[in-house]
Amino acid sequence: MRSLLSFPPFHLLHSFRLRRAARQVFGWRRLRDGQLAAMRSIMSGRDTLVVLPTGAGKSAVYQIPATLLPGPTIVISPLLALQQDQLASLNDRGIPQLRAVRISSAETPTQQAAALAEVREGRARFLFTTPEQLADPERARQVRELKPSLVAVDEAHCLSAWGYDFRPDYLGLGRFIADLGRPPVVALTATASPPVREDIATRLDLRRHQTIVSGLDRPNLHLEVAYCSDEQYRWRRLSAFLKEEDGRSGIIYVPTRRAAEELSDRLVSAGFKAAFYHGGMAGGVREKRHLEFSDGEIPVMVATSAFGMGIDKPDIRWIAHVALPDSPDSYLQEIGRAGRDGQPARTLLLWRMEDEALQRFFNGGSPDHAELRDLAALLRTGGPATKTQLKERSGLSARKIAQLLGLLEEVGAADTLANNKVVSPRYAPEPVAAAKAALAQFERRQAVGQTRGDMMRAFAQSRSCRAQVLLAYFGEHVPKQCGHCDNCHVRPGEGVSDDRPFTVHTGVRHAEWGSGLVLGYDGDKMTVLFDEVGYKTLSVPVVRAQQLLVVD
DNA sequence: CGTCGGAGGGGTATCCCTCCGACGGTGCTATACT
Repeated sequence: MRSLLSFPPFHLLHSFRLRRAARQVFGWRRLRDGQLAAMRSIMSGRDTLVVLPTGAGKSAVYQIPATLLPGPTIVISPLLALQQDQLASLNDRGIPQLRAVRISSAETPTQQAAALAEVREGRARFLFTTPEQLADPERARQVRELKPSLVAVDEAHCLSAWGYDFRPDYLGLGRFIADLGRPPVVALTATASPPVREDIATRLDLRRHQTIVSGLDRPNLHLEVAYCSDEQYRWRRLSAFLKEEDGRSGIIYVPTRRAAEELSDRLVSAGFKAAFYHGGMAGGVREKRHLEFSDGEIPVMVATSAFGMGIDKPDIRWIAHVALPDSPDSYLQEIGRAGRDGQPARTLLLWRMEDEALQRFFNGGSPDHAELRDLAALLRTGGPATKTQLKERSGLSARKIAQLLGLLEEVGAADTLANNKVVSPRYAPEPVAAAKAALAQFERRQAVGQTRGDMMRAFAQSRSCRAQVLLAYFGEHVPKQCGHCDNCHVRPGEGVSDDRPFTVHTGVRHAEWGSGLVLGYDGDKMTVLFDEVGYKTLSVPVVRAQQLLVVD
C-alpha cells in the first residue's frame, strides 16, 4: 500500500491527459499503442527513441505532449521543405497551442527575431530549426534562453547516415542538448536497425532512454526480388512490371543522377508517363516535380535517394529499385513509402552484383594518415582555431576538415569549445598516435557499413520469407511466414530448416568477434549482430560442428 | 570498384579494339552578384 501512496500512478494520469489533448487539439478519438507508449515516456521526462513507420502518426508523438508541457519544444529537422510542410500542417489548424515558427536560412534576420520573440512570449509553442543553425554559438544561446521543455529530433537516422561526413553539424547536437541543461529528448525515425539506434543514442547522449519500436512489418506490401545478369534483362523486367502497373503511381530508385535522367528519357520514349528527380535540379523544379507526382500528373518518378523524406502521398502503389540499396535501413525506408493508405502495393528489387561497386565507393575511402597527423599537430601548436582558420592553415577542404576533426574528437585529440573554436585537449595523444587511433575508429565504422551492405545482398539472395529476413535485421522476430513476398508464394514452406542451435534473440559469444545477438535464420544460414564487428552470416552446420558460438 | 567516353593504335573493315582517366548521393549555409 505504501508504494501506491508514495508513487501515484502517473502513467494513468498522463494517458488521460494525452488522450484528452489528442481529442481536443487534433480531434482524434484514439491513439495507437506505440504512439501512446512513446508519449507517456516523454511525459514522464525520459529520453525516448521512437521507431514508427511514416504515416503512423509519428509527428503527433512529440506534438501532443508538447501542448501539455510548460515550455516550448525545439524541433530539429533535416530538410527545409519538410519543415515547411510540418509548419503549415500545425499552423493551418489555427489553434494557439499548436502555433509553430522557424529559424533557418529561409528567414530574414527580422523574421528570425520575430520568431524568437513569439516563442519567448509564449505565443508560439514549436520552434523548428536545423542542426546547422544550432552550431552557431550565438544561435544556441538564443534558443537556450527560451528554456525549452522538450527537444524533438525528427528523422533521427540522418544523424547516423549523414553526421560523419555529409552534415557534420549533426554530431554537435549532443553538445547543444547538454548545454541546454538536458531537457527530455525524443528522437524519431521510420527505420533504424539496432546499430543505428545505438549510434543515435550515443551521439545524442540519451540517458536511460526508452526505445519504442512498432509495426515495422507492412502486410499490404508485396515484396519481390529479381537477380539480373545484365542491363537488358533488368530493362525487360522493369518495363514488364510498369506495364502491369498500368499508370498507377510509383517510384523507381536509381543510384545516380545520370541514371535518373537517362532511364526517364528511355521510359518516355517507350510510352510511359515518367519524369526524373534528383538533388542536382534547381529548387523550383524539384518542388514542381514533387507536386506533379503528388497530384498524379506524373505517375512514374525516376529518382535518386533525394526523392524521399517529405513525400506523404498515401496512394503510391509500387516502388522499384534498379540497383542494390546501400543497406536494409535505406531499403525499408524507401519501400515504406508505398501503400500508406493501407491498400495493397508492390515492391520490386532488380539487382546485379555490379551494383555493389558503387555502394563501396559511397561507403568512402580511408582518410589519409598524414593528413590526420598534421591536423592533430596543427591543433597542438596553433592554439584554439576556427574551422576556417584550420582550413587556411592546412590547405584541406572544409568537408575534409569536418570529417577529420570528427574522427580526432572521437579519439580525444580534438575538442570544440563553447565559442566553436577547436583545440587540442590537455591530455591529447601525440599526433602520430592520434592519427592511428582515428584511422582505426574510421575503419571500425566502415566495417559496420560494409556489413550492412552484406546484409542487403543477403536479403536479395535469400530464398526464405523476405519479411522474416528483412525484419530480423531490425531485431524483430516474425514467427510465421509473411505470405506477402515472392518466396512465400513460389515455395511455401521450403527453405525453412529446423536446425536452430540457439533461439532468436539469444546472446552469444564468438572467439574472435566477441558478443552478439542471434537475429534470425535463413535456410542453413544464421545472422548474428556482433557489438564490435556488425552483422555476420554464419553457416549453421559449421557453427554446430566447430562450436563457433556459445551462449553469452 | 564498374561504367562510360574519348584518345590513339592497328591496319586499311567507310572502324574495331584497348587503354586510361573521370565520375559516381544525400543539404544545410554564407556570400557575392544582378
